[in-house]
Amino acid sequence: MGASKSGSFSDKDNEMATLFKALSHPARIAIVDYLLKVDTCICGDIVNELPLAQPTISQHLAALKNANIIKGTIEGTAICYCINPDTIDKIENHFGVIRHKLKNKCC
Amino acid sequence: MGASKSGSFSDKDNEMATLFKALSHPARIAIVDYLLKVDTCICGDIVNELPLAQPTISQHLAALKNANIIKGTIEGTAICYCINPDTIDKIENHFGVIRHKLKNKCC
DNA sequence: TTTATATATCGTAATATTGCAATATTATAA
DNA sequence: TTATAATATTGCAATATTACGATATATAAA
Repeated sequence: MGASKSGSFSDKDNEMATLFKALSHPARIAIVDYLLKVDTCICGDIVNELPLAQPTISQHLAALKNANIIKGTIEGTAICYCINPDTIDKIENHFGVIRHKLKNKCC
Repeated sequence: MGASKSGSFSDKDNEMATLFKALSHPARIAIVDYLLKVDTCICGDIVNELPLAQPTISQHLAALKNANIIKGTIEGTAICYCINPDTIDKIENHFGVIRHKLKNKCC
């Protein structure tokens, strides 16, 4: 074998793992950073910003969109991508819970 | 080609991507959850808890340790793994910054 | 309609991850 | 020393990811 046994884990664990996988590549981190920096968020800008070819960036954008980390709306010939605050909240909340549970522990 | 062009991105982006990659598998999410749930954290327990073979879990633990998400101290024949609060803080802070930047934006 | 621009998809090669049996290592107990 | 227990490493097969050239699609402008 070799593929992930995701069927053996809880829905919650799989959901969080999927979110983190979407953020597990420096290009996708850079895309999120860039979307936060600019006001108009057009994919063409990102192609000029990152050292990757257009199809590769399109793939990374699709990965982020698929994980609901960004959402895109068609704007003429371009597509305006932006960050989905709900997903950011969900991830941040996950770590808030972890930190809270850690409060009463030590090693 | 095909491998990640991590050399082309900033240290910060690579660092965050490495952290998220360590959390991008449901087994590793489950391990972190389990370490939060129990007081004595011994690898043998995790082997009984998850539907994976011992070498596989050992690998996942190594991945988490390598990313500084957990740390282990030798305790006789066993190893006591526990969560590294500093790394949790670092990740949580990353999302805090994102949410703060999002405050003044909308799509 | 034709052309140009922006983005997506296909096909494919290179590389990385996942999982486990077998085996090695390390520390305690007898 | 010899066994036993816990964890790590090795080797390898199955699968997934990454990257990009070529091509397709879709919208806008001429």
